[in-house]
Amino acid sequence: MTQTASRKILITSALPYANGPIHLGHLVEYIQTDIWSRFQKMRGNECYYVCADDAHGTPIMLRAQAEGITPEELIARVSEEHQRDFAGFNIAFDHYHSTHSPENRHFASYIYEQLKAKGHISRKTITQFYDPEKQMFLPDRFIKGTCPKCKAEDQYGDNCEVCGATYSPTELLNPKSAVSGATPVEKETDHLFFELDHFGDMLKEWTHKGHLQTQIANKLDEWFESGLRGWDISRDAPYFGFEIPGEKDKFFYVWLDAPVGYMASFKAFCDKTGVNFDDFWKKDSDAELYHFIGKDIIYFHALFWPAMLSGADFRTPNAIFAHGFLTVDGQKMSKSRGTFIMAKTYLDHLNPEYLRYYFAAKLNSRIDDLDLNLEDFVQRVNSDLVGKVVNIASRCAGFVVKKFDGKLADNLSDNAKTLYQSFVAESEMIASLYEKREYGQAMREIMALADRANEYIDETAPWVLAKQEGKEAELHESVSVGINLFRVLLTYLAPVLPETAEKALGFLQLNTLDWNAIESPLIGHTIQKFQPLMTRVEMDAVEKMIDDSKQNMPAAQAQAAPATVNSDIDPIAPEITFDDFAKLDFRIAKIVNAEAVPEADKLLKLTLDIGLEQRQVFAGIKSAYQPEELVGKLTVMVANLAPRKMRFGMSEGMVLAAGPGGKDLFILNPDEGAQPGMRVK
RNA sequence: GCCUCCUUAGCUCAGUUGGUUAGAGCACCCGACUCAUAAUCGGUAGGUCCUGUGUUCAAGUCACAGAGGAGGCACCA
Repeated sequence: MTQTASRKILITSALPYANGPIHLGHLVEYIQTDIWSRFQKMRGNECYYVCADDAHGTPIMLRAQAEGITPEELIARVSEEHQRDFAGFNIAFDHYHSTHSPENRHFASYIYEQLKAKGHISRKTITQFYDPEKQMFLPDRFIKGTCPKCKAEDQYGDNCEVCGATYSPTELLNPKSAVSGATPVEKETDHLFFELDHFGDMLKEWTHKGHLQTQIANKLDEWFESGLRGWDISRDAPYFGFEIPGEKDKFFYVWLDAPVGYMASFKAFCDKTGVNFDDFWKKDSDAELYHFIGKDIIYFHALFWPAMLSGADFRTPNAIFAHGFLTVDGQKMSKSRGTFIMAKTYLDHLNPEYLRYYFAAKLNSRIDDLDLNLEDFVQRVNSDLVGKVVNIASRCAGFVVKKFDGKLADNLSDNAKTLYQSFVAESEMIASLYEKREYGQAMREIMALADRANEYIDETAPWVLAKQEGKEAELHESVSVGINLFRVLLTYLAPVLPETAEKALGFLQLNTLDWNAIESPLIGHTIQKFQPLMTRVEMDAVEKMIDDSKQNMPAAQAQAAPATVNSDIDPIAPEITFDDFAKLDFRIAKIVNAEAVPEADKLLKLTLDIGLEQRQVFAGIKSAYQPEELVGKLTVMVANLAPRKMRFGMSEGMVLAAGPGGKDLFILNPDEGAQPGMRVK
């Protein structure tokens, strides 16, 4: 695109949450961003890539509690793990920070105060239950009591499962805290809201000015239609985050200070290097600002964030680049299939360059999901990278070193020059594909060039020339052109394969693979003996990685010391007494009938025989079981659960199942001999 | 049930504002070659462009309906 004046560019990836490890799904984004960042730098632009850990919020507070450490200790440890994983994949941040930092406190507070001063923050007083023992406000679902309508006991704070009434928790009779069991007291609390609708016009205009992919702009139109409501940005103590200035015991909601982390990280970078922060963030900045994100967090980046920035008189982003989710072999990543692959597990078995290339080969500028097909992965990496590209150097270098002392030809024929120039002529086209984030297309163009290079070598047949007297000059030209074409290809691939490019520099005896350096070929230049720049991927290694992922998952990791945290295991619930336990009446149940509820996505209607009687139970396991396969099976149900009226009928109990959801749901099976109706104790 | 997106060769994907016989890479098969990490080169074969209806002189492309998949909402004791 612009190749004259150097552009100033600041880019970010979304901040990974500091309560769990990086996995391959995360890496789609970091690899996509890193490629873009490296590309911009190669083109001579002033480009900075910053990121940070997203370190606040209730889940972090609870996880730290569960591990018996402070939140600060938790996020320090996770930050180290994250950065180690990113480094392993050659993600080259200019700075990596944390949202739990002085810079972030400063900007979050500053933006808030600006918004407040301009009347964009409102305060609404809400009466909420408060747990005097735990000293915390209780969300509705953490309160239980007696239904004011039908007097059913032990009902949640927002509706009654027995009669279906809805009410506010303050209407409950005899309310109790579900956290401590204490009787909650009513207490007034102020919530702070960011009045998003003040920015309705600004946002409607902004979202249609080319800052967003069209698919996303359309999605936002739906949100506009349903109306912009105030955004609740405060959370009451206890909360791990920043206290809101001028308030007591009120904290910024984690999503308020998360995107501010982009600024904070860049500020820390500026303080370290002397780069001018305001050049990039002041209102009329001519620098470019881009956020790479996943499609799941569009709301925050395309609505709240531009509104916040604009309200606080900062510049807004040039663009939000959203990408899709990662699937493995066509399905969602799954722990039981071993396709929920952690960054570290991958690195234990495979070269990061493989994955960078594979993702690049499949990435485009849209928000489509990306599939990692493991067999395709192996074939593609081997044939493209090893068979085509690296092979060019491998098959020419031997001649150059043995026959010509490692020195390339001093001059080239017109034919050779023409061929070389035809490779260079693709430079701007490939650059514009990178610029547009059409990496897949770029990879195809580059591989087409690699094919042409191999054809050239085949046509000139250096191995034949080498055996003929008087053909030294032709031989020298053939292999010198081969090496030069290889250099061009590696230049084009350098944003994707930084480590391989680095090795190639050593081989080619060059200091730089700048984009423009290929304008003229290497003439009379000495290169080194060739050493394999990349080895083939073995399917064995991939399989071992999958096995590892299976094993590392549920049980193994829980006991493997807190050093490797599995964020997907729920913490142990608060202790209960035996009496509490004895209240639960579990029964062996025989599934005598099962049918899908057509109007519901997740529900199966089960008829359960528990000896004395039959029960109708709705279970949210449609995604994991076919009705037919359940009929006749024994399982375990909660028999004394209050019946619940659902849209599709009464549910008279609950079957027990484990797992995160989707296909990974597993109902319980009693051992052989159990009979319907037996009590489980 | 509502909304969005996806569906082109065995696999991964291209197909410009609708315009001739729908393309590529990989895999497969045949042949060539041996410099190279069993790499490379040439060639053959392989398609109901998810289905149906419609608009049009002309539909992979546009519209509508449907199927399958993904995601979101509702619901999920």
